[in-house]
Amino acid sequence: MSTRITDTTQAKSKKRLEPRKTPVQGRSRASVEAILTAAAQVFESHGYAAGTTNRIAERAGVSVGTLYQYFPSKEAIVVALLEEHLHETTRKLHEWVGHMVSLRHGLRDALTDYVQGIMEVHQTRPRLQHILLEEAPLPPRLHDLLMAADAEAVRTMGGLLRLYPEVGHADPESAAYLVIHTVESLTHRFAAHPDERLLDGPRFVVELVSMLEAYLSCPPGSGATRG
Amino acid sequence: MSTRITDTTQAKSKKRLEPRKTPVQGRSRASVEAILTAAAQVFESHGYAAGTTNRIAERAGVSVGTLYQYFPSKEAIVVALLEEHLHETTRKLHEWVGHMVSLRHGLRDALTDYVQGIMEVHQTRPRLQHILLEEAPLPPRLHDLLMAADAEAVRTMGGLLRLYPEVGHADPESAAYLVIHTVESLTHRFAAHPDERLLDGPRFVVELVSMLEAYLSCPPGSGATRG
DNA sequence: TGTTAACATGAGCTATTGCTCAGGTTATGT
DNA sequence: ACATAACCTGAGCAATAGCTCATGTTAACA
Repeated sequence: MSTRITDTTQAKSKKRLEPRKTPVQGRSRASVEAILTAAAQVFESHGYAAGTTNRIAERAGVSVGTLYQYFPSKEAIVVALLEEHLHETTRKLHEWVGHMVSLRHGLRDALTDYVQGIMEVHQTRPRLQHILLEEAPLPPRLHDLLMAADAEAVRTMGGLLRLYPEVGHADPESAAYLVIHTVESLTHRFAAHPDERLLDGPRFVVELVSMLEAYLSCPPGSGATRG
Repeated sequence: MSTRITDTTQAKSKKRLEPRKTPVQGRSRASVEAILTAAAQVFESHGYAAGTTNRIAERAGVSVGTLYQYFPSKEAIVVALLEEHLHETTRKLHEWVGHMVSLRHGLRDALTDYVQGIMEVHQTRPRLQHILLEEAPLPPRLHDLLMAADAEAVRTMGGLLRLYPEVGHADPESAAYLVIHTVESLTHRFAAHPDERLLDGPRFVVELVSMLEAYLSCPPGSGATRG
């Protein structure tokens, strides 16, 4: 689900990520909650670098000390936010798969559903997602998690594609790779820069679905001529 | 050509970007050159935040003072590097268009050429490009430049698509938007994370080209069934 | 050869940031 | 009511980064 680049050079993993205290009482759980929502807002409005821990604590209405009792580093906050996002996305994907196998739509309707679902994910706080996925440095563990989620999504999509007789592709896994990442990248971009003059939201979805459908269902080489 | 997100909140544009001195002698031009290549290397290997100006100067074999005589801020270095990249990409696109209108290939061959060209661009220092385009904060002026380059690329591609009778799409501009950004995003991702187990380089190109060709040439709705 | 402008140097200033810790406040359990 | 643990506070430390400037060196030109 990301376009993040593997970092082999500055992977120092110097900071601990596990909280030094786990909240047990009500007020501390509220603090943790407040810190996370504040962090999301602060990152969204200031970017990663300018999203200082002091600012986050201030916005959350707690002191920096409190923040560092539950998040041992700034990185840990990013990790927590990203894990939330990851769970949300995975949940949506599985929910969608469930709908598809039960509803037995045609390919086009299924793809439309999928694209719209991913669009929804990307339209909520696109800048935050961009910051978390592309701008903030990630510990290797989380990076692996993201890659694993990507791979799992590809396998799931591949399995689903096999259920559609319209799909004439020899290798559903490869096709799934293209589908997953095309939808991911394009919806992300469109959510960030909706070029309304050229293409409004609904038309964008139609175009994207058309491309996917043509790719999956068109016999290869049809309509092509050689120079 | 980017997936960068518009930043409306921290756009302070506090730093000047124009050099305070323009090199006139040979040695200073060499210094500027050295600084730029050093910056590219340092960003590539340390990331944006850890790519300090002192490190860049050290790597370039000059002092920080010299660096700041020609680049008034760290941001200015990023801008210079990105402008280089932008010119390079634009040049490649126009070169490709020239080839296409003169060679009069079929659609598939033309698309293959294009995808391979963009792949080449992304395979050289993908991490640096990622840092420049996604991680480093950009001044609004350069951001507008990137968006303008994107729009121009879409127009160019749209114009070219009209020349191919195989293209059965009603609106070449919208199709061009999808083509441009699909290729951009997917090749970028593939260059960064070449998942060789699932799809090697050449096969990736074939798949991507197949998708684009199917989208552009397949009559819409063929092979699709309704719910 | 002398004068000037271009160029180079690098110690260190200023500002900022992630983070700590010594000491307070609130809840829990008996 | 008392003791203990959970929780909170915020001034400030240590580290670091971007950047400056006083001073020294090299090239251009008369």
